[in-house]
Amino acid sequence: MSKARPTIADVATRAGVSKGAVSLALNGRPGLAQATVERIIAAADELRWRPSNRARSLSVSKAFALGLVITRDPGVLSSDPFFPAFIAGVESVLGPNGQALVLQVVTAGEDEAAGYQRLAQAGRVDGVFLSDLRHDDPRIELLASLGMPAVTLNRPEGSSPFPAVLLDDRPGTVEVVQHLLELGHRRIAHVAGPPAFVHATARSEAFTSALAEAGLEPVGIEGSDFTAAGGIEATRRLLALPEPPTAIVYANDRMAIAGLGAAQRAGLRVPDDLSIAGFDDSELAEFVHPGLTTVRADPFGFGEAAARTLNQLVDGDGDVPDVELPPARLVIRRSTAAPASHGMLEES
Amino acid sequence: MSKARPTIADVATRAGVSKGAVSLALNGRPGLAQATVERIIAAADELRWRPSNRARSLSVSKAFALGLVITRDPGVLSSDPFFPAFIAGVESVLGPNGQALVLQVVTAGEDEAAGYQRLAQAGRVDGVFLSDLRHDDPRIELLASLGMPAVTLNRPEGSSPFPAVLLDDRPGTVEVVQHLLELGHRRIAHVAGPPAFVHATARSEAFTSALAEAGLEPVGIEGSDFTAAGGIEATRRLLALPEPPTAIVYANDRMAIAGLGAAQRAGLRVPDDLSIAGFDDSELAEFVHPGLTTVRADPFGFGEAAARTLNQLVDGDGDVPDVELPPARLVIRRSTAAPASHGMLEES
DNA sequence: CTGAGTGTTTAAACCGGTTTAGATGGTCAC
DNA sequence: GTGACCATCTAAACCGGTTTAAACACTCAG
Repeated sequence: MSKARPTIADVATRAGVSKGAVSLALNGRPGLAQATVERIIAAADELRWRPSNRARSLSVSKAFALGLVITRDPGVLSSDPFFPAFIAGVESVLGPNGQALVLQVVTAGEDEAAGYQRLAQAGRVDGVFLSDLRHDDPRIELLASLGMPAVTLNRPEGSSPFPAVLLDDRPGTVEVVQHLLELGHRRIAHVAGPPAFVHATARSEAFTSALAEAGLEPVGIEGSDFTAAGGIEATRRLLALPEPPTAIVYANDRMAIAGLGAAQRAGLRVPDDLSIAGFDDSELAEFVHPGLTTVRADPFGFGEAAARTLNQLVDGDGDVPDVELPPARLVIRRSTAAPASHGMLEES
Repeated sequence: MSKARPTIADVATRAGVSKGAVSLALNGRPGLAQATVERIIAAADELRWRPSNRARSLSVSKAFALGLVITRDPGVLSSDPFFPAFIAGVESVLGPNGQALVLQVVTAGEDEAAGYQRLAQAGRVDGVFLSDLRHDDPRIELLASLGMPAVTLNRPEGSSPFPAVLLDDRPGTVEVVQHLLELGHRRIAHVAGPPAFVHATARSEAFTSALAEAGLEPVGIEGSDFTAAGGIEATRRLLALPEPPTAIVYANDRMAIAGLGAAQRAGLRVPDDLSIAGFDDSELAEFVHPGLTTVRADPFGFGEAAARTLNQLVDGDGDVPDVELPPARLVIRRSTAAPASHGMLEES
């Protein structure tokens, strides 16, 4: 009796009205006398009644939940600073709204389409966030054909039926290059993320064109995979060049911090012998030695904006415009400095 | 027509049977002729019908989802290596099972009880994972009173109605201390996590008692907060002691890596002047310089085991026993070594 | 006094599944 | 021919909400 959760019928009985009246009252719909509404609300309070999300979902055909599919293998995922903060941002919007966030981690290499289909077909979510966009991303087509609303994190190339939330990586990357140029560096290399990802190539293209603007060519561009292990490998290759770089720009902090370790292990002093810059401004960036010059984005704000935008879309508020967030900005710390004198001499 | 998702009624019509028959067939229940079952399955395949999770949830009173409430502020959360891997482990069990993981991030300091209540009252999940256990954790009582099944990550003190999944932190911590003792260290300090957490005190108690076993006292035990910034602070205080430690054992890798940076910034060489050990074996631990001696747990396996256990409980398989995972083990890298000679001399 | 209009409330259908009592048809023994 | 029994299948109730057409009560104009 007191054990089972109360239903709307219990509330109706207690208030001496019909189920329908309770529904109207609790949803603030018009058509009920003020006194009745108050009586119903009082009854609901006394019974501590919360509407069952299951029943609501079924009758209004909404899940009251949004989905995030993360397509990464656990190792790669494990220390990505982006997602936890992004998720926290999403939650800050969903929580107060009575919505939930459904997470799905599909192991890289598996059939990721299945992950989205599971969420869509089962009707578990009303919309999904599309992160880590790839070139010609097949998921856009897939979601469109499933009729599942989505928001893309950054803009995909080609046409997309979905609104995008934009956080431009390029200005920050350009700032890094300019910062290094101002310090006097001329031999600068880049460790990029997997070229399949739009944000990886955006960063490396911004890097290359910023250098080109100064009439320079990269000493090297190493393709890597955003992992620490990959960062080490790429760094070793760059340092083994006949004319090694005096500065390396990494596409994320994990690779940069690992690269920092690799350089130090190789006996180089950072920043004296080698300047290093990252991307993300992850928590450790500030605290490693030397503090990492990097580019700071706002993943929490990104999550908030994405959640708000996706909700607009789901609620069918007509055309939902893209949202542009303030771009990521350079944060200068101790890992970058003027190149050592022999580097300077070469220039003069 | 072709737009709306097919329902069980569409399948029934197509197969020329009743809704009930379709339900029986698709759930492998007995009572249907083999030929009929095949006809129904064929019809379902042709229509690409997947049962609506919403309808199923309502009629069988199950959410087919498990919940994880993370009670941390975004900053602290953002680079914790535990959760992403743990979540991936959970997903590896839930995904193939057609279940979903519902995430809820409640900002530290807010009313976390509300987070659990939202999940429970709305019937969004069938059970929850209870992580970051605290001493006299109020959530146990709360969940018990809500009638919500739960699994605790590690064993709470006091009695708990819920099964626990255990991954003992202590043997690894003891191993770290023994390793340092064998290297010849006698002045060893500890940077602990917030004493409110069971796992934080478990680690610091294991540390203290391992030292005591060797007849030693800690040089210092600094309470900290698991963050990099906190690690820096604690390290500074330890290094400022009149008799500073020759080795510091940190309760997690983030503090350890930050401490490493702080020591280097202070002009100390690691491991020559100071040995440093962490806990977690996060991705970067291997790649910072010098590589961090730490303790490796298996958060992915932890997630798997927790999900399996919680599912058993939810399915009502009687008494669900606790599950004990292999304890976290020491991983020796370059950040620990014999103390420099003056430290040795003092001893001899 | 009738009818229209307004405000309030209810009964019942509906969402899409699962579950169960009972209908149906066939076989077999007596 | 009758009843028992089995295998197969269906109709209908049910889960707990939302939504809508219709019922009801009351006031007011004509």
